[in-house]
Amino acid sequence: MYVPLTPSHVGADRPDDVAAAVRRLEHDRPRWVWADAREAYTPLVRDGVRVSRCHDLALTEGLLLAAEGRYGAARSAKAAHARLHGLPEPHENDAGADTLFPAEPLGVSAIEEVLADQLARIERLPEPGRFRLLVAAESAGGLIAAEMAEAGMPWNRRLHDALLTEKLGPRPMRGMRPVKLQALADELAAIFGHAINPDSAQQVIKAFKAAGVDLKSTRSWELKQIDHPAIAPLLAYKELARLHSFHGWAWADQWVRDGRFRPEYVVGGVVTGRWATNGGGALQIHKSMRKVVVAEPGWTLVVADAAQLEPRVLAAMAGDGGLARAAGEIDLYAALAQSFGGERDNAKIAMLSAMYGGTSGDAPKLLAVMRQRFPQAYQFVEDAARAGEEGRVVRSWLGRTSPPPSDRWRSLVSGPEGGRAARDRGRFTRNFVVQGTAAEWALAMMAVLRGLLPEAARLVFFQHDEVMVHCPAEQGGEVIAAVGKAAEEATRLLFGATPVRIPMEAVAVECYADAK
DNA sequence: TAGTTCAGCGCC
DNA sequence: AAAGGGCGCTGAACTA
Repeated sequence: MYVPLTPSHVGADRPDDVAAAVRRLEHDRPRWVWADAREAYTPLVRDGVRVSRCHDLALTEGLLLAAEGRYGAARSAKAAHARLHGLPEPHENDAGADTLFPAEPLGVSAIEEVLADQLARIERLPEPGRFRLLVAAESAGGLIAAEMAEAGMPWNRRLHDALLTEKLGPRPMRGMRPVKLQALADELAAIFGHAINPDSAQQVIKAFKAAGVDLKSTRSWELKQIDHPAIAPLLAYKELARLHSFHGWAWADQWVRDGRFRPEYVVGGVVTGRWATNGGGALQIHKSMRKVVVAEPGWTLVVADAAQLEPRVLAAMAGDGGLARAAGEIDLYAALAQSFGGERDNAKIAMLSAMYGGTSGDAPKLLAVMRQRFPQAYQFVEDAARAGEEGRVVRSWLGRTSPPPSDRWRSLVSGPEGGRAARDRGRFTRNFVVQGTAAEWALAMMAVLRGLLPEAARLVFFQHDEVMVHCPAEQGGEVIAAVGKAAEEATRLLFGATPVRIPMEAVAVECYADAK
């Protein structure tokens, strides 16, 4: 049962009454329909309302447009509505226009029209059943992102400050270098005989040149090849500078409030379906920061990640019997080792090279083994690569469609460097089918998990194939069991009966750093 | 001066 | 140990 969520439709006279009305109607577990979760659901979440499922018109429109080969069109529900009526599409992200003429939210009838259109368009796709699952999972992602933004990941600012102070020295005045960074800069100045800005690649390269060392870049792996007294302090500087600018005091001032890190997640923000963030850098938090993520007293953090998700997904998608049997084991690479001369590492290189298009080192030799031993899995990614090289689009398992080639690519590919451009796109589409399906599995898993969690437990973090739940300590075991069930159910939802297992490794810890 | 691109590096 | 693809974010460098 689809129910548009607008104040008038739920019988609320004032915006404040919406929460109560939704809470009451949620008893029948409708599928709420809204234009955009951030607009419609975030205020409800703030009022403590949770709904079990929804259909997100904007997220669905994005999936549909891509599947229909209309990649560039605007994805908002409002744009979809305008297209239905042959009207010019409103400009998205046009904040100025909204300031002059405050945007009118879509009414019930408009929501119903766009919904009906979307449901009809889904039926016209090659695999409507799978796509419906994709739409449900993506929409659930919208719910989860809104709820995680509200809950936030525990972030102990006192420990964070202590960590920064230990590594950088006390918090400096705005715009100043922390003392330990300055000391390293001074050390470099003494070695080179003049001050340089170690953040400037140009100045660093020039200084080394004067000292008789030719550098192509200041990448740390290149610096590490060189024997020179300035290398060690420069590498130390680069590492600390990144800590300071990326995860420093200013970052915490902006993103941590009330002991919670609240980044802004963007569901489906990556073309493959992975999430992105819009500020906060939640998906690039340095591992050393995990020690400041600590459960509330009496609470615990359940940290779970899907081990070897991508090769397992490939095994299931390709229907490769041999690979699927190996993917029924806890350590997939170990199970493959005997096919690769008894070397687990070789099995891993072969799988990664197949999924990502690797060609260096032993990859060609190991790929030849893979082609012979696991022909269906090999062919599956080869087909995806070929499609990309030929300028076609590819689809994930549930039907997320890759972007079409750009005009720039089309002209490039017929030029002198065309082979290179074709191969690059082939690597992208090769990876798209695997990464995209892995992202779908993760969404489905989270959607199921969300429904299994005890009342007080909160999803607080998600990073591609890893989730974190903050819950009362005594519920840790229950949440770990829920994670296991969610993983099994997600695998069944996507792939039905398959020997492939996608286990989640879950632990209950007081501190994130203790999870691995 | 303000906006855009680049180099570099973190995460998966 | 790393290879590969996907990102976001920073300060520097460049452009208008």
